[in-house]
Amino acid sequence: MEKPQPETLPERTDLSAQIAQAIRDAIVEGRVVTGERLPSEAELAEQFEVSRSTVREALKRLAAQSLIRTQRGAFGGAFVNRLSYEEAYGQQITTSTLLLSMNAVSFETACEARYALERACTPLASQRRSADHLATMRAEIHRQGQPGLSDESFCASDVAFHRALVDAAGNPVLSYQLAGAVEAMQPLMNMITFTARSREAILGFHTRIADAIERQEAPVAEAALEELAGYTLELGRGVVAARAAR
Amino acid sequence: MEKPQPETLPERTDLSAQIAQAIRDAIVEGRVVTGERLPSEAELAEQFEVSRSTVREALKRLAAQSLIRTQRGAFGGAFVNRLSYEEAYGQQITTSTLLLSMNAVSFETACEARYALERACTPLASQRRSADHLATMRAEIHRQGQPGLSDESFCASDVAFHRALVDAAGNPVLSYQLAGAVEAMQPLMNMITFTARSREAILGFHTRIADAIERQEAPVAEAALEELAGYTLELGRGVVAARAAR
DNA sequence: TGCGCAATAAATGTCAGACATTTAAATGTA
DNA sequence: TACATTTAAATGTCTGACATTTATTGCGCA
Repeated sequence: MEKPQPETLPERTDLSAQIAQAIRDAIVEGRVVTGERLPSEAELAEQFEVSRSTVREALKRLAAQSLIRTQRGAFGGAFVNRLSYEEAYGQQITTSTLLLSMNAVSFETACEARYALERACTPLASQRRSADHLATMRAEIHRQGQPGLSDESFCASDVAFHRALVDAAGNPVLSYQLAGAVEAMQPLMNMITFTARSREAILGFHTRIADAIERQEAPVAEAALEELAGYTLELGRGVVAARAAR
Repeated sequence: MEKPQPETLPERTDLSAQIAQAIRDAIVEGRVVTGERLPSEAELAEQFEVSRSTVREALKRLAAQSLIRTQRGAFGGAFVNRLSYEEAYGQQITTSTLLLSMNAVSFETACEARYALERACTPLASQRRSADHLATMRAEIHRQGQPGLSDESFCASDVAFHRALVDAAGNPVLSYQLAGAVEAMQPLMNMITFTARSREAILGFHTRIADAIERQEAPVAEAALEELAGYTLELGRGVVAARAAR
């Protein structure tokens, strides 16, 4: 992993990129505090000795990373953003989705990663699960049993179920990390159009997981998750094989 | 690429943000393919019926997310970037670092998340560890035993050890997810200035983990990791308590 | 006095046009 | 053919103007 050299300014890049980096450093190193206002665009332009347009482009770059938020009007300006979990989720999902869609990650690799990560929170989830999370899981299971449910809805419900499982661990950092993994994989999972038979099987796994979590039996939940992973992998391989043969 | 939708415009946001979103959607949904060139700034300005500056601000937002890369000169332009793992790591680390530094995440929460995630890859690591990964782990262990090693170097070596453990799982998606978690937590971990005594203990845990991975005994590795998590947590609590009492 | 409302000022958002710079392709020449 | 030159197309930057938003200020009026 190469990093930009601290000295000998990277003259290769745009001015706007350099300015963005300078402000980013100031934020990360705490030289400007969360909630504080940056100098106005005109002032920044003067400080960096560039035009206002260049400063604006730099600020837009920072805004794209949710580092700052801007407000119009008198006493408006660019404020250092307190990165919310919501925003972090969004970034994580965008990055993960792109990575998966652009790098030809195999279904096996993605699936393996997803279930490995998910398995990491079952012990915590078993320990801390609230009535709320259990209710969500039960509701999604019920939903998934409804006949006539579209494939899209089934997949969305699947995501919601696993999301509840992750959230049950009660650790926002874990939830944040896993949001990307689980949500980004939805398109890949949608590849597998679930037949009535496989829906039934998946429902069974979900029920076993929910039961185990409710009874706080982490190893049982992990085992069920492991089996679900294997089953999903098998389904995926079948789809890939069928496509190759076609 | 298609024209802006006339209906359901999120009129609350900037034009540049709207245009960035429109192009982002086109990329994510595959309407423009990786490596392909976007229309020139002038053409985009015409298509979206805005000025070139506005288009440029939109493009800078996308560039900040590594979605596009621009090239000057004739037949230059904005090209849809193939997001590399390196870039994704970088984004992940930036986001995670900011999230941790700005949201007053407790040491307990961060530590718990980190070790839970890491535990997720021990089974795979035990199964697939290569001689290369084992050598790296051994080398870092040896390094950590050197007397006179600075705290910073010890922490860096700690990160490298755990990184090798994660990479040993042989799943790039897992590596990507965990890079953020592990690296972003380095500042928090640095909080704990390791005494000679605790270094020795940590070295012991690392050796146990490496041994277990080498012998492909995943449960042993998990147990050691679990203990290391508990020990780190204890150290962290001690530091926090000492600070509070001061 | 106190309340509502308009004027004001400061900031971002947008536009238009110009020029500088870079770069690959086309062109011309020995 | 090989090499140098020109050219065109694109991004990068600057300037100045105007539009829009919004907190504050100050004024008029009951």
